[in-house]
This record gives sequence, C-alpha cells and structure tokens, in this order.
Amino acid sequence: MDRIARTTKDLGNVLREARKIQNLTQADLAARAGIWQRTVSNIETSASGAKVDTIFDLLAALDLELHIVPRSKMTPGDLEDIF
Amino acid sequence: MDRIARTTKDLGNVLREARKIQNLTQADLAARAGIWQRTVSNIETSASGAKVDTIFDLLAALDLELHIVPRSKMTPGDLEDIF
DNA sequence: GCCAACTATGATCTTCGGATCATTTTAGCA
DNA sequence: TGCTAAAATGATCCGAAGATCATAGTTGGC
Repeated sequence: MDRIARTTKDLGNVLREARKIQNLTQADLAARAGIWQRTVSNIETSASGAKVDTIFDLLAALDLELHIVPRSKMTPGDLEDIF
Repeated sequence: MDRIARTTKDLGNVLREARKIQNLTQADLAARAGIWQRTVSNIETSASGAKVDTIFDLLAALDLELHIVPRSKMTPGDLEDIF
C-alpha cells in the first residue's frame, strides 16, 4: 500500500490503511477527529467527495501530514528507504 | 516556502507557490483544472474550506501529488536534498 | 502616474457534505 | 455455526462550496 494520493479513492485507501496500522476502529478515529463514524466510512470508501477540513482533522488524529511533491519525482518505492 | 500542509491555509500557500513557479495566472490554472478563477482565489486565500476533489483537480493541473507521511518524521528541510 | 493584467470579492442558485438519528450488512472468532 | 464488534448505509436537515454572472481593488511595467 503506497502513501501517495492522486485521487480521493487513493486518499481513502491511505487513510484506512493508516487507521488499521494504528489499531483504531472507525468510531475511535471519528471520536479523535471530532467527526462521525458515518463520515469516516464515507471518506474511506470514497462514497463522497469530502471537504478538505475534514481530511485534515483525520490526518491530525492519525498524526499524519501532507507533503505536496511533483509527480513521479521519485518512484513510489524510493520513499520506503526514508521512512 | 515549504511543501508541507497540515491546514487548509498551508495548502493554499503551497498551491499558490506552485502556481507561480509554473508562471500561471489563477485564470490559467482554473482553465486547466476545469474550475473557476473565483474558486482558485478562494482556495489560495483559504477563504473557504474547499472540497477534496477540487484540490485534486488543482494538483493534477500543477502536476503535483500528495504524499501522506507521519508528522515530524523528518525535519522540513530534509526534503530539499531529495527534490 | 497610467494602463493593462491579475486578483479579490459581491450576489444568487444548486448541489452536496457533514451532523444526527437510526438500522442493516459484514467479518472475525470462539 | 453463531455471536459480537465493526463497517456500511438509509433518511432528513442545514450550512457551505462551486458555478456563474458581475465589478472592484491591486500590482507591476512603461
């Protein structure tokens, strides 16, 4: 599972993966982020185009941040060595 | 200017910076992304919490992508060596 | 200082996400 | 196989974003 997102679907997948790695349920994460389990589900399944603020709430709750980088500046695997 | 975003304000700043580096006006970028100059302005100035889809439209138009990484895993400057 | 280009912003309408209640479906495990 | 915890989803309301028209304000070049 990569940590790169170019679409909302990518983003949902990455967020779900990160949540599972931290052993959180959708309800846990929702509580932490101050939103609803319903919304977490919607975002993870790309059921709707979320708002950016909601995404940042989730990222903060997962202790993640966004790096905005040029596309294909490195192959996805290259980052593995760093993190 | 960093390329890290934890808030919509960060994101707006990064997007504006990226647009200027590519010598695009808000209208140019809007046309490329299939949205409105009004919306680009709103996002760059964090005048409103954008939708994620709109952000991805902008990122694609700027040939950028998102990397979701753990916070503080590296100091901001560290990425300079890579890109 | 002027003009042209660029950016910010006013107003209205429609669409859609999140909040909020809930129930159904799915999946893991004894 | 059943139970239980987790995830998905139905419905409604409200608020807010983007589309779309417009103009006002700002900035840089000459």
